[in-house]
Amino acid sequence: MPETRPNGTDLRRAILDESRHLLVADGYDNLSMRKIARAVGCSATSIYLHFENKDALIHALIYEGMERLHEQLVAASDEAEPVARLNALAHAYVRFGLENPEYYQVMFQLHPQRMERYPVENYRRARRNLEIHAEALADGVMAGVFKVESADTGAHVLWTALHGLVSLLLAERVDVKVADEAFIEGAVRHALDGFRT
Amino acid sequence: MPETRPNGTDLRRAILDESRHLLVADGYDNLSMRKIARAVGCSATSIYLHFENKDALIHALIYEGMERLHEQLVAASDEAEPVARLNALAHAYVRFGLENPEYYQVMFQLHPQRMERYPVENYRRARRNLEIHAEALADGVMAGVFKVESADTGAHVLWTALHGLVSLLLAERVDVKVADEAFIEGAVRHALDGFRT
Amino acid sequence: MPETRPNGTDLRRAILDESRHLLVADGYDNLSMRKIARAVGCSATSIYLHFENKDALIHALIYEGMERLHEQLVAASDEAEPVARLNALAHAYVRFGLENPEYYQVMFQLHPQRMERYPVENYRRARRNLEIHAEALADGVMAGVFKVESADTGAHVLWTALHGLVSLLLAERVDVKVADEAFIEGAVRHALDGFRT
Amino acid sequence: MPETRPNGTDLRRAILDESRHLLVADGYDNLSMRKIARAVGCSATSIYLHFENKDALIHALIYEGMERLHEQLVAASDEAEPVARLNALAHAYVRFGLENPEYYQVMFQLHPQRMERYPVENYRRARRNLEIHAEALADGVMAGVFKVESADTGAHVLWTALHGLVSLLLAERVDVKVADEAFIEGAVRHALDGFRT
DNA sequence: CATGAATGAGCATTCATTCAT
DNA sequence: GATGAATGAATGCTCATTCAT
Repeated sequence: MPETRPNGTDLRRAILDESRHLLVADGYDNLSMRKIARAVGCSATSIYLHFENKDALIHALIYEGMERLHEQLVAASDEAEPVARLNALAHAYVRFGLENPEYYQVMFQLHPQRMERYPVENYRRARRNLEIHAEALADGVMAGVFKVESADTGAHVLWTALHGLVSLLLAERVDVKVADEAFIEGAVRHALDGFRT
Repeated sequence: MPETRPNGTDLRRAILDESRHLLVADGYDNLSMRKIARAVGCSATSIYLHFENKDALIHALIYEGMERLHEQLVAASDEAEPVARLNALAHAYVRFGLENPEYYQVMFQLHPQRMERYPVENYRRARRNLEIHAEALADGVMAGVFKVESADTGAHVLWTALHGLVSLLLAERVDVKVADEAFIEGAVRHALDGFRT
Repeated sequence: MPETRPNGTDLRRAILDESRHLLVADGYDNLSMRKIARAVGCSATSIYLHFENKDALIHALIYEGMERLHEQLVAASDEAEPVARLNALAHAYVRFGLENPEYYQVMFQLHPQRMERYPVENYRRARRNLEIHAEALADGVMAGVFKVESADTGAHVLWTALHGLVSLLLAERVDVKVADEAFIEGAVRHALDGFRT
Repeated sequence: MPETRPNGTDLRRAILDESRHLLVADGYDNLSMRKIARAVGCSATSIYLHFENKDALIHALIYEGMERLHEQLVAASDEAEPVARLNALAHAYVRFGLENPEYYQVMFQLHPQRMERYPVENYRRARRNLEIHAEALADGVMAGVFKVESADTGAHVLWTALHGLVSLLLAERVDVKVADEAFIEGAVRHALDGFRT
């Protein structure tokens, strides 16, 4: 019985996992219910027992992605000192994006019209990740090392910079004569410097 | 005689225009030759008289977008003073993105795998737009008002920040309790401040 | 419940049958998945549930044809005496071709470029049918009634003659003032006489 | 002016020539009006000035093929002695088929239903080629070296054998362990031996 | 004599989804 | 829970042909 899926294993779990793998391997546009089913080893119909439709599956994937990102951000924010913490957070965000390119696409690059039915819960998860940055900023303001109008706005501003960095790197649009590592380092520093007092 | 289009109107022009509109309405993945044809009021086959294939059509769109952006950047760079000039350029870039979401999407948010046949001319056009920013940075360095490792790298760093800003705004992911105008103003300033001496 | 086909009928069977009929009615080049679907009374998509693609459908047809031909050749080769046996085989081959023009076309008149993915199993089936003739020839050589360089080569030579006969008859290119039956009889005898000692 | 087609050159001629070349290069199924036009350097529409439709063009091609074959048969029949002459004719026929595979296909392997409008003149040309063989047979009968029921029927019988040989060779269906040359030699001799007294 | 523009019909194939079992 | 069979709609693209000029 370990032949296919181990008996009693959560099929929903398996579907999500395989979807993620296929996403990374083939990209969002090549993710089809049939392919997922084939990879999981169940029928396409069975997927519908666990997810209302493809959108719902994608949303679940996004949810998971947000969770993962959250975990990595939390892991990166053990530093007490606000400057070091924000720096760690920023790098963790960028690293997550570069290491999970297709995830990143689904989470942040899918277009709004597709997201009509985007579930509230996902919005919440997304905000939570922003708030981690906002907290670091706020702490820094209190400690006198950062200066921002509002922590929330500041977090968004930081996000736009980091998101732009990840997006262009993933799209292979950056062909600067500088090693990727160094470029990332520089861009992140640039994004953070603006907050320093 | 053509049904809808006035006699003698350039069909190629109409195709490009409708494609652009459909792009923002339905998203890239939902852009099909048939839908374009329907919108234009011609047969799907006719599109192939003006564009070798779908890719070529997209590339033409990108080309046009790059041209337009270029025009607006040039128009914005009449300022002599480097700081003011770079500021004007950054705002022009963001304005272009927000005012031409259709163009922006195909120009900067399409994925590299789709770009296999991406024509060299378009690469050149894209670089040209970066170089305008690089020049302003270089001028600023000479004038002692900017400090960057390299003008080219600096231009890329700036681009990532601006691109992130445009992308998230277009995706309606920024729900900060701040007027868009003010938010944009703040984010651009943030992006530029990092270069100041 | 299916409209036309009786409930429980094998759709795969129906597809193969209709394909065969359409083949002789419209020719190979005009055989399309849609036409087959229309003839069968199912959707084009359904065909893909039973055959991976058009090629696979054609190969299945060829496989069946080879099987049928084999059966008829076996049935015709019960004669012990080699001359009579080879004569029976030749006539069986010709009869098969004339009675199953649809099969014959795909089996022997398709072009090699189309056969790129020709499955090995079909090659085997084709050879098996040649070997039946080769055996009769070999037996005749042993019995001293036939004379051939090699049984295999002889079988191929015989095949070319019979294939030419069937092909031209099916193409209605033979307009000799002789009854078909008599013409066939003569042509087959002519093909066999060359082997006699 | 020798740039494109030399001024004053028969466009009809050029179309036929290019069609023939494309036929040989790409095969019948890939022969399209547009491709011919591109190869000739004229518009697709222009072809219709010289040929009613694609069928008519094909028929003209067949006509030319029959002429060519005729020329080669005539050239091969200068031998006075009937046996040698028929042998030369048979080899000339086979050679023509093998050297002009796509021509051969169009001339002899196109299916009858496509030939509904097959022009009478082409039938005549086809018959003329058969008659050359019939004459050799008749001469041989008079000379006492051949024995046939009727020269016409005999020519057809010979044709079926030769056509089968060419067809299977072109389809690469003959994988006998014998050099092609030798196989052909053997098959032709086999086809002719049946007529010897 | 020649053409550019245009078209409707057709192609193989893939997709998300449904439904009876 | 799970499935096999089925489907309508859609995709990019090619074709032979027509028509106004």
